[in-house]
Amino acid sequence: MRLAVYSRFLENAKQRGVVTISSGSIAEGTGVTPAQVRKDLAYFGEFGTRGVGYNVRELNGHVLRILGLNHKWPTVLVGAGKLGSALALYEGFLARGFHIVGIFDVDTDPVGKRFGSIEVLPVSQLEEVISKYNVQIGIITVPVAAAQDVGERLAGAGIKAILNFSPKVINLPADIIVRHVDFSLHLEVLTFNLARKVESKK
Amino acid sequence: MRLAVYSRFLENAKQRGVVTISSGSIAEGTGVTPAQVRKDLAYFGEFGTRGVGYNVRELNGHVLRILGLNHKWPTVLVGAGKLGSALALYEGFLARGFHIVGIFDVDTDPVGKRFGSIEVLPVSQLEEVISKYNVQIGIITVPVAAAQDVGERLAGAGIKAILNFSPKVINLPADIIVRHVDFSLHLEVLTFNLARKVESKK
DNA sequence: GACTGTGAAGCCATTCACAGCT
DNA sequence: AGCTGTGAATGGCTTCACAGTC
Repeated sequence: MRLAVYSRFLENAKQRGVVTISSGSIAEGTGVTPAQVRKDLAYFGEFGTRGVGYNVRELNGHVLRILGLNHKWPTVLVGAGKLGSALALYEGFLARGFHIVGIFDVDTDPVGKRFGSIEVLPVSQLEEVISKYNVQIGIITVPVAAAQDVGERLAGAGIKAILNFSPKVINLPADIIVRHVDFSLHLEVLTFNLARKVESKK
Repeated sequence: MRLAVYSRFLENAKQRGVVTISSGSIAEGTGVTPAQVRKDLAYFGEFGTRGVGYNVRELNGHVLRILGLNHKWPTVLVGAGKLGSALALYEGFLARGFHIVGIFDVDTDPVGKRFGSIEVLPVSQLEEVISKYNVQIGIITVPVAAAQDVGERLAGAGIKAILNFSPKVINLPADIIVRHVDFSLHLEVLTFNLARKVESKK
Protein backbone atom coordinates (compact mmCIF):
# COMPACT_ATOMS: atom_id res chain seq x y z
CA MET A 1 0.00 0.00 0.00
CA ARG A 2 1.35 3.37 -1.02
CA LEU A 3 0.23 5.21 2.10
CA ALA A 4 2.68 3.20 4.16
CA VAL A 5 5.45 4.19 1.79
CA TYR A 6 4.50 7.85 2.03
CA SER A 7 4.58 7.57 5.79
CA ARG A 8 8.12 6.18 5.72
CA PHE A 9 9.19 9.06 3.52
CA LEU A 10 7.45 11.64 5.70
CA GLU A 11 9.07 10.19 8.81
CA ASN A 12 12.40 10.64 7.12
CA ALA A 13 11.60 14.18 5.96
CA LYS A 14 10.53 15.11 9.46
CA GLN A 15 13.86 13.95 10.82
CA ARG A 16 15.65 16.01 8.22
CA GLY A 17 13.80 19.02 9.56
CA VAL A 18 11.51 19.55 6.57
CA VAL A 19 8.38 21.44 7.65
CA THR A 20 6.33 21.74 4.45
CA ILE A 21 6.38 19.38 1.52
CA SER A 22 4.76 19.29 -1.93
CA SER A 23 3.12 16.37 -3.67
CA GLY A 24 5.97 16.61 -6.17
CA SER A 25 8.63 16.01 -3.53
CA ILE A 26 6.73 13.12 -2.01
CA ALA A 27 6.29 11.67 -5.49
CA GLU A 28 9.98 11.97 -6.27
CA GLY A 29 10.97 10.40 -2.98
CA THR A 30 8.63 7.46 -3.32
CA GLY A 31 8.65 6.77 -7.03
CA VAL A 32 5.12 7.72 -8.01
CA THR A 33 3.54 10.68 -9.83
CA PRO A 34 2.51 13.91 -8.07
CA ALA A 35 -1.10 13.44 -9.20
CA GLN A 36 -1.08 9.98 -7.68
CA VAL A 37 0.05 11.35 -4.34
CA ARG A 38 -2.63 14.02 -4.35
CA LYS A 39 -5.37 11.60 -5.30
CA ASP A 40 -4.31 9.14 -2.63
CA LEU A 41 -4.26 11.77 0.09
CA ALA A 42 -7.34 13.72 -1.01
CA TYR A 43 -9.37 10.53 -0.81
CA PHE A 44 -9.11 10.65 2.97
CA GLY A 45 -9.53 14.39 3.45
CA GLU A 46 -8.08 17.77 2.58
CA PHE A 47 -4.72 17.66 4.29
CA GLY A 48 -2.86 20.20 2.21
CA THR A 49 -2.93 23.93 1.59
CA ARG A 50 -3.23 25.12 -2.01
CA GLY A 51 -0.25 27.06 -3.16
CA VAL A 52 1.78 25.81 -0.21
CA GLY A 53 1.84 22.06 0.18
CA TYR A 54 1.47 19.73 3.12
CA ASN A 55 2.72 20.16 6.65
CA VAL A 56 4.99 17.15 7.10
CA ARG A 57 4.28 16.53 10.76
CA GLU A 58 0.55 16.98 10.40
CA LEU A 59 0.28 14.90 7.24
CA ASN A 60 2.22 12.05 8.73
CA GLY A 61 -0.12 12.13 11.71
CA HIS A 62 -3.10 11.77 9.38
CA VAL A 63 -1.47 8.98 7.40
CA LEU A 64 -0.50 7.07 10.54
CA ARG A 65 -4.06 7.33 11.80
CA ILE A 66 -5.42 6.08 8.46
CA LEU A 67 -3.00 3.17 8.57
CA GLY A 68 -4.23 2.37 12.06
CA LEU A 69 -0.79 3.12 13.48
CA ASN A 70 -1.97 5.71 15.99
CA HIS A 71 -1.81 3.06 18.66
CA LYS A 72 0.29 0.03 19.55
CA TRP A 73 -0.49 -3.38 18.09
CA PRO A 74 0.24 -6.35 20.31
CA THR A 75 1.40 -9.20 18.10
CA VAL A 76 2.17 -12.89 18.54
CA LEU A 77 4.75 -14.85 16.61
CA VAL A 78 4.50 -18.61 16.12
CA GLY A 79 7.64 -20.47 15.09
CA ALA A 80 10.88 -19.77 16.95
CA GLY A 81 13.20 -21.09 14.25
CA LYS A 82 15.86 -19.09 12.45
CA LEU A 83 13.44 -16.80 10.68
CA GLY A 84 11.16 -16.43 13.68
CA SER A 85 13.99 -15.35 15.91
CA ALA A 86 15.27 -12.93 13.30
CA LEU A 87 11.83 -11.34 13.13
CA ALA A 88 11.45 -11.32 16.90
CA LEU A 89 14.54 -9.12 17.09
CA TYR A 90 13.66 -6.99 14.08
CA GLU A 91 13.67 -3.38 15.34
CA GLY A 92 11.52 -2.18 12.47
CA PHE A 93 8.41 -3.70 14.02
CA LEU A 94 8.75 -1.88 17.28
CA ALA A 95 9.44 1.39 15.51
CA ARG A 96 6.08 1.17 13.77
CA GLY A 97 4.10 0.14 16.82
CA PHE A 98 4.14 -3.63 16.56
CA HIS A 99 4.91 -5.15 19.95
CA ILE A 100 5.56 -8.84 19.99
CA VAL A 101 3.97 -10.00 23.23
CA GLY A 102 4.51 -13.71 22.71
CA ILE A 103 6.75 -16.09 20.78
CA PHE A 104 5.60 -19.69 20.53
CA ASP A 105 6.90 -22.97 19.27
CA VAL A 106 5.47 -26.46 18.94
CA ASP A 107 8.88 -27.90 19.54
CA THR A 108 9.90 -27.99 23.20
CA ASP A 109 13.48 -27.34 22.21
CA PRO A 110 13.42 -23.55 21.81
CA VAL A 111 10.93 -23.09 24.63
CA GLY A 112 12.43 -21.03 27.42
CA LYS A 113 14.92 -19.25 25.19
CA ARG A 114 14.76 -15.49 25.26
CA PHE A 115 14.63 -13.13 22.32
CA GLY A 116 15.08 -9.63 23.57
CA SER A 117 12.80 -9.23 26.51
CA ILE A 118 10.45 -12.09 25.82
CA GLU A 119 10.63 -15.78 26.31
CA VAL A 120 9.60 -18.56 23.93
CA LEU A 121 6.47 -20.27 25.24
CA PRO A 122 4.86 -23.60 24.35
CA VAL A 123 1.94 -23.27 21.92
CA SER A 124 -0.34 -24.54 24.63
CA GLN A 125 -0.27 -21.03 26.07
CA LEU A 126 -1.12 -19.35 22.76
CA GLU A 127 -4.81 -18.76 23.49
CA GLU A 128 -4.06 -17.47 26.95
CA VAL A 129 -1.61 -14.82 25.76
CA ILE A 130 -3.81 -13.74 22.83
CA SER A 131 -6.73 -13.25 25.14
CA LYS A 132 -4.69 -11.56 27.87
CA TYR A 133 -3.20 -8.91 25.57
CA ASN A 134 -6.19 -8.78 23.24
CA VAL A 135 -3.92 -9.61 20.29
CA GLN A 136 -5.32 -9.19 16.78
CA ILE A 137 -2.22 -9.84 14.69
CA GLY A 138 -0.27 -13.08 14.30
CA ILE A 139 2.95 -13.84 12.46
CA ILE A 140 3.56 -17.40 11.24
CA THR A 141 7.11 -18.65 10.71
CA VAL A 142 6.61 -22.38 11.12
CA PRO A 143 7.54 -25.11 8.61
CA VAL A 144 5.13 -25.76 5.72
CA ALA A 145 3.57 -28.81 7.34
CA ALA A 146 2.40 -26.92 10.42
CA ALA A 147 1.28 -23.68 8.75
CA GLN A 148 -2.38 -24.51 8.13
CA ASP A 149 -2.87 -25.85 11.65
CA VAL A 150 -1.26 -22.84 13.25
CA GLY A 151 -3.36 -20.54 11.07
CA GLU A 152 -6.56 -22.23 12.18
CA ARG A 153 -5.50 -22.15 15.76
CA LEU A 154 -4.74 -18.42 15.59
CA ALA A 155 -8.08 -17.78 13.91
CA GLY A 156 -9.81 -19.84 16.56
CA ALA A 157 -8.14 -17.82 19.29
CA GLY A 158 -9.56 -14.60 17.86
CA ILE A 159 -6.69 -13.34 15.71
CA LYS A 160 -8.00 -11.05 12.95
CA ALA A 161 -4.99 -10.69 10.67
CA ILE A 162 -2.07 -12.96 9.83
CA LEU A 163 1.29 -12.43 8.18
CA ASN A 164 2.35 -15.82 6.86
CA PHE A 165 6.03 -16.46 6.13
CA SER A 166 5.71 -20.18 5.51
CA PRO A 167 5.94 -21.02 1.81
CA LYS A 168 2.40 -22.41 1.81
CA VAL A 169 -0.89 -20.68 1.14
CA ILE A 170 -3.19 -21.13 4.09
CA ASN A 171 -6.96 -21.19 3.86
CA LEU A 172 -8.95 -19.42 6.52
CA PRO A 173 -12.42 -17.89 6.85
CA ALA A 174 -12.79 -14.81 4.65
CA ASP A 175 -13.03 -12.44 7.59
CA ILE A 176 -9.43 -13.22 8.60
CA ILE A 177 -7.01 -11.05 6.65
CA VAL A 178 -4.05 -13.12 5.52
CA ARG A 179 -0.94 -11.84 3.81
CA HIS A 180 1.65 -14.16 2.43
CA VAL A 181 5.35 -13.39 2.22
CA ASP A 182 7.27 -15.83 0.05
CA PHE A 183 10.94 -15.02 -0.35
CA SER A 184 11.50 -17.28 -3.34
CA LEU A 185 8.55 -15.64 -5.04
CA HIS A 186 10.27 -12.29 -4.80
CA LEU A 187 13.40 -13.71 -6.36
CA GLU A 188 11.34 -15.31 -9.09
CA VAL A 189 9.96 -11.94 -10.07
CA LEU A 190 13.57 -10.85 -10.47
CA THR A 191 14.52 -13.81 -12.65
CA PHE A 192 11.36 -13.34 -14.69
CA ASN A 193 12.39 -9.78 -15.40
CA LEU A 194 15.97 -10.79 -16.10
CA ALA A 195 14.75 -13.45 -18.51
CA ARG A 196 12.43 -10.95 -20.25
CA LYS A 197 15.26 -8.48 -20.62
CA VAL A 198 17.52 -10.93 -22.40
CA GLU A 199 14.57 -11.96 -24.56
CA SER A 200 13.74 -8.39 -25.60
CA LYS A 201 17.30 -7.77 -26.75
CA LYS A 202 17.00 -10.38 -29.46
CA MET B 1 3.76 -12.31 -10.22
CA ARG B 2 1.04 -14.86 -10.75
CA LEU B 3 3.09 -17.18 -12.92
CA ALA B 4 5.29 -17.99 -9.95
CA VAL B 5 2.22 -18.84 -7.93
CA TYR B 6 0.92 -21.11 -10.67
CA SER B 7 4.26 -22.85 -10.76
CA ARG B 8 4.11 -23.54 -7.02
CA PHE B 9 0.66 -25.01 -7.46
CA LEU B 10 1.69 -27.10 -10.46
CA GLU B 11 4.70 -28.41 -8.58
CA ASN B 12 2.34 -29.52 -5.86
CA ALA B 13 -0.14 -31.06 -8.30
CA LYS B 14 2.66 -32.97 -9.98
CA GLN B 15 3.68 -34.45 -6.66
CA ARG B 16 0.10 -35.49 -6.00
CA GLY B 17 0.24 -37.39 -9.27
CA VAL B 18 -2.11 -35.14 -11.25
CA VAL B 19 -1.43 -35.50 -14.98
CA THR B 20 -3.90 -33.12 -16.61
CA ILE B 21 -5.33 -30.00 -15.09
CA SER B 22 -7.91 -27.39 -16.13
CA SER B 23 -7.70 -23.64 -15.85
CA GLY B 24 -10.55 -23.95 -13.34
CA SER B 25 -8.54 -26.15 -11.01
CA ILE B 26 -5.50 -23.93 -11.21
CA ALA B 27 -7.72 -20.93 -10.54
CA GLU B 28 -9.28 -22.54 -7.51
CA GLY B 29 -5.93 -23.56 -6.12
CA THR B 30 -4.34 -20.16 -6.53
CA GLY B 31 -7.22 -17.80 -5.83
CA VAL B 32 -7.78 -16.27 -9.24
CA THR B 33 -10.41 -16.69 -11.97
CA PRO B 34 -10.20 -19.36 -14.69
CA ALA B 35 -10.21 -16.69 -17.42
CA GLN B 36 -7.28 -15.02 -15.72
CA VAL B 37 -5.29 -18.24 -15.75
CA ARG B 38 -6.01 -18.83 -19.42
CA LYS B 39 -5.11 -15.27 -20.39
CA ASP B 40 -1.90 -15.39 -18.43
CA LEU B 41 -0.80 -18.65 -19.99
CA ALA B 42 -2.02 -17.99 -23.54
CA TYR B 43 0.05 -14.83 -23.61
CA PHE B 44 3.20 -16.95 -23.76
CA GLY B 45 1.95 -19.63 -26.11
CA GLU B 46 -0.68 -22.31 -26.57
CA PHE B 47 0.13 -24.73 -23.82
CA GLY B 48 -3.24 -26.41 -23.41
CA THR B 49 -5.48 -28.72 -25.38
CA ARG B 50 -9.07 -27.60 -25.99
CA GLY B 51 -11.59 -29.86 -24.41
CA VAL B 52 -8.91 -31.44 -22.25
CA GLY B 53 -6.80 -29.01 -20.25
CA TYR B 54 -3.11 -28.64 -19.57
CA ASN B 55 -0.53 -31.34 -19.03
CA VAL B 56 0.80 -30.56 -15.57
CA ARG B 57 4.39 -31.57 -16.13
CA GLU B 58 4.62 -29.90 -19.51
CA LEU B 59 2.94 -26.70 -18.39
CA ASN B 60 5.16 -26.36 -15.36
CA GLY B 61 8.15 -26.78 -17.63
CA HIS B 62 6.93 -23.90 -19.79
CA VAL B 63 6.20 -21.72 -16.77
CA LEU B 64 9.59 -22.41 -15.21
CA ARG B 65 11.29 -21.49 -18.46
CA ILE B 66 9.28 -18.26 -18.69
CA LEU B 67 10.25 -17.43 -15.13
CA GLY B 68 13.86 -18.05 -16.02
CA LEU B 69 14.03 -20.96 -13.61
CA ASN B 70 15.22 -23.51 -16.16
CA HIS B 71 18.71 -23.05 -14.85
CA LYS B 72 20.45 -22.34 -11.55
CA TRP B 73 20.98 -18.80 -10.35
CA PRO B 74 24.12 -18.13 -8.34
CA THR B 75 23.32 -15.51 -5.72
CA VAL B 76 25.26 -13.46 -3.19
CA LEU B 77 24.00 -12.31 0.16
CA VAL B 78 25.39 -9.25 1.92
CA GLY B 79 24.73 -8.89 5.65
CA ALA B 80 25.31 -11.86 7.90
CA GLY B 81 23.15 -10.66 10.77
CA LYS B 82 20.11 -12.45 12.15
CA LEU B 83 18.02 -12.06 9.04
CA GLY B 84 20.89 -12.76 6.68
CA SER B 85 21.72 -16.01 8.37
CA ALA B 86 18.07 -17.04 8.43
CA LEU B 87 17.89 -16.46 4.68
CA ALA B 88 21.20 -18.20 4.06
CA LEU B 89 19.69 -21.34 5.55
CA TYR B 90 16.28 -20.93 3.93
CA GLU B 91 15.67 -24.15 1.98
CA GLY B 92 13.10 -22.54 -0.26
CA PHE B 93 15.78 -20.74 -2.26
CA LEU B 94 17.67 -23.86 -3.16
CA ALA B 95 14.47 -25.65 -4.12
CA ARG B 96 13.78 -22.99 -6.74
CA GLY B 97 17.28 -22.86 -8.14
CA PHE B 98 18.82 -20.04 -6.15
CA HIS B 99 22.27 -21.04 -4.95
CA ILE B 100 23.92 -18.72 -2.49
CA VAL B 101 27.56 -18.76 -3.50
CA GLY B 102 28.74 -16.10 -1.09
CA ILE B 103 27.74 -14.48 2.20
CA PHE B 104 29.44 -11.22 3.08
CA ASP B 105 29.64 -8.85 5.99
CA VAL B 106 31.28 -5.49 6.59
CA ASP B 107 31.76 -6.38 10.20
CA THR B 108 34.74 -8.66 10.84
CA ASP B 109 32.83 -10.33 13.64
CA PRO B 110 30.73 -12.83 11.65
CA VAL B 111 33.46 -13.39 9.07
CA GLY B 112 34.58 -16.98 9.10
CA LYS B 113 31.31 -18.33 10.49
CA ARG B 114 29.65 -20.99 8.39
CA PHE B 115 26.05 -21.14 7.29
CA GLY B 116 25.37 -24.49 5.77
CA SER B 117 28.20 -25.20 3.41
CA ILE B 118 29.44 -21.66 2.93
CA GLU B 119 31.55 -19.35 4.93
CA VAL B 120 31.01 -15.66 5.67
CA LEU B 121 33.59 -13.60 3.79
CA PRO B 122 34.73 -9.99 4.20
CA VAL B 123 33.07 -7.60 1.71
CA SER B 124 36.46 -6.97 0.21
CA GLN B 125 36.04 -10.26 -1.64
CA LEU B 126 32.60 -9.38 -2.98
CA GLU B 127 33.70 -8.41 -6.49
CA GLU B 128 35.93 -11.44 -6.78
CA VAL B 129 33.16 -13.91 -5.96
CA ILE B 130 30.59 -12.17 -8.17
CA SER B 131 32.95 -12.28 -11.09
CA LYS B 132 34.07 -15.85 -10.43
CA TYR B 133 30.56 -17.29 -10.37
CA ASN B 134 29.11 -14.78 -12.80
CA VAL B 135 26.50 -13.79 -10.23
CA GLN B 136 23.58 -11.64 -11.37
CA ILE B 137 21.44 -11.61 -8.22
CA GLY B 138 22.23 -10.03 -4.86
CA ILE B 139 20.33 -10.07 -1.59
CA ILE B 140 20.82 -7.20 0.86
CA THR B 141 20.21 -7.72 4.58
CA VAL B 142 22.42 -5.02 6.04
CA PRO B 143 21.34 -2.23 8.42
CA VAL B 144 19.67 0.85 6.93
CA ALA B 145 22.81 2.97 7.06
CA ALA B 146 24.81 0.62 4.85
CA ALA B 147 22.09 -0.33 2.34
CA GLN B 148 22.70 2.34 -0.30
CA ASP B 149 26.46 1.75 -0.29
CA VAL B 150 26.09 -2.00 -0.59
CA GLY B 151 23.59 -1.55 -3.41
CA GLU B 152 25.98 0.65 -5.34
CA ARG B 153 28.81 -1.75 -4.75
CA LEU B 154 26.75 -4.70 -6.01
CA ALA B 155 25.70 -2.70 -9.07
CA GLY B 156 29.31 -1.75 -9.67
CA ALA B 157 30.36 -5.37 -9.51
CA GLY B 158 27.92 -6.28 -12.27
CA ILE B 159 24.89 -7.47 -10.31
CA LYS B 160 21.72 -7.11 -12.41
CA ALA B 161 18.96 -7.64 -9.84
CA ILE B 162 18.70 -6.97 -6.12
CA LEU B 163 16.35 -8.13 -3.41
CA ASN B 164 16.58 -5.53 -0.66
CA PHE B 165 15.49 -6.46 2.86
CA SER B 166 16.75 -3.33 4.57
CA PRO B 167 13.93 -0.95 5.46
CA LYS B 168 15.32 1.72 3.15
CA VAL B 169 14.61 2.40 -0.49
CA ILE B 170 17.85 2.33 -2.45
CA ASN B 171 18.44 4.30 -5.62
CA LEU B 172 20.32 2.63 -8.43
CA PRO B 173 20.59 3.01 -12.20
CA ALA B 174 17.35 2.11 -13.95
CA ASP B 175 18.82 -0.98 -15.58
CA ILE B 176 19.30 -2.64 -12.18
CA ILE B 177 16.11 -4.37 -11.08
CA VAL B 178 15.48 -3.73 -7.41
CA ARG B 179 12.78 -5.28 -5.30
CA HIS B 180 12.15 -4.15 -1.79
CA VAL B 181 10.85 -6.37 0.99
CA ASP B 182 9.77 -4.42 4.04
CA PHE B 183 8.28 -6.53 6.81
CA SER B 184 6.70 -3.64 8.67
CA LEU B 185 5.08 -2.54 5.44
CA HIS B 186 3.32 -5.88 5.20
CA LEU B 187 2.04 -5.52 8.72
CA GLU B 188 0.90 -2.00 7.96
CA VAL B 189 -1.26 -3.25 5.15
CA LEU B 190 -2.88 -5.54 7.71
CA THR B 191 -3.52 -2.73 10.20
CA PHE B 192 -4.83 -0.52 7.40
CA ASN B 193 -7.36 -3.19 6.54
CA LEU B 194 -8.21 -3.80 10.18
CA ALA B 195 -8.72 -0.07 10.69
CA ARG B 196 -10.92 0.15 7.56
CA LYS B 197 -13.02 -2.77 8.75
CA VAL B 198 -13.80 -1.16 12.07
CA GLU B 199 -14.54 2.09 10.25
CA SER B 200 -16.98 0.49 7.81
CA LYS B 201 -19.00 -1.03 10.63
CA LYS B 202 -19.99 2.39 11.92
C1' DG C 1 3.45 31.91 -9.01
C1' DA C 2 3.02 27.78 -6.53
C1' DC C 3 0.61 24.01 -5.38
C1' DT C 4 -3.67 21.41 -4.01
C1' DG C 5 -8.13 19.08 -5.12
C1' DT C 6 -10.81 17.03 -8.66
C1' DG C 7 -13.79 16.05 -12.84
C1' DA C 8 -12.76 14.09 -17.26
C1' DA C 9 -10.02 11.39 -20.27
C1' DG C 10 -7.08 7.75 -21.06
C1' DC C 11 -5.18 3.42 -20.18
C1' DC C 12 -4.48 -1.16 -18.63
C1' DA C 13 -5.95 -5.35 -16.41
C1' DT C 14 -9.71 -8.31 -15.65
C1' DT C 15 -13.94 -10.55 -16.88
C1' DC C 16 -17.34 -12.07 -20.20
C1' DA C 17 -18.89 -14.89 -23.59
C1' DC C 18 -18.33 -17.57 -27.34
C1' DA C 19 -16.03 -19.72 -31.35
C1' DG C 20 -13.03 -23.57 -32.04
C1' DC C 21 -10.88 -27.86 -31.02
C1' DT C 22 -10.86 -32.81 -29.07
C1' DA D 1 -19.70 -32.29 -23.56
C1' DG D 2 -15.58 -30.27 -21.86
C1' DC D 3 -12.23 -26.99 -21.93
C1' DT D 4 -8.94 -23.74 -24.23
C1' DG D 5 -7.88 -19.35 -26.71
C1' DT D 6 -9.44 -14.81 -27.60
C1' DG D 7 -12.02 -10.55 -29.29
C1' DA D 8 -15.17 -7.49 -26.99
C1' DA D 9 -16.97 -5.32 -22.92
C1' DT D 10 -16.21 -3.84 -18.46
C1' DG D 11 -14.31 -1.77 -14.52
C1' DG D 12 -10.80 0.34 -11.94
C1' DC D 13 -6.79 2.83 -11.58
C1' DT D 14 -3.76 6.45 -13.32
C1' DT D 15 -2.74 10.63 -15.64
C1' DC D 16 -4.25 15.08 -17.51
C1' DA D 17 -5.46 19.53 -17.06
C1' DC D 18 -7.43 23.14 -14.87
C1' DA D 19 -10.23 25.69 -11.43
C1' DG D 20 -9.56 27.13 -6.73
C1' DT D 21 -6.75 28.88 -2.98
C1' DC D 22 -2.84 30.95 -0.64
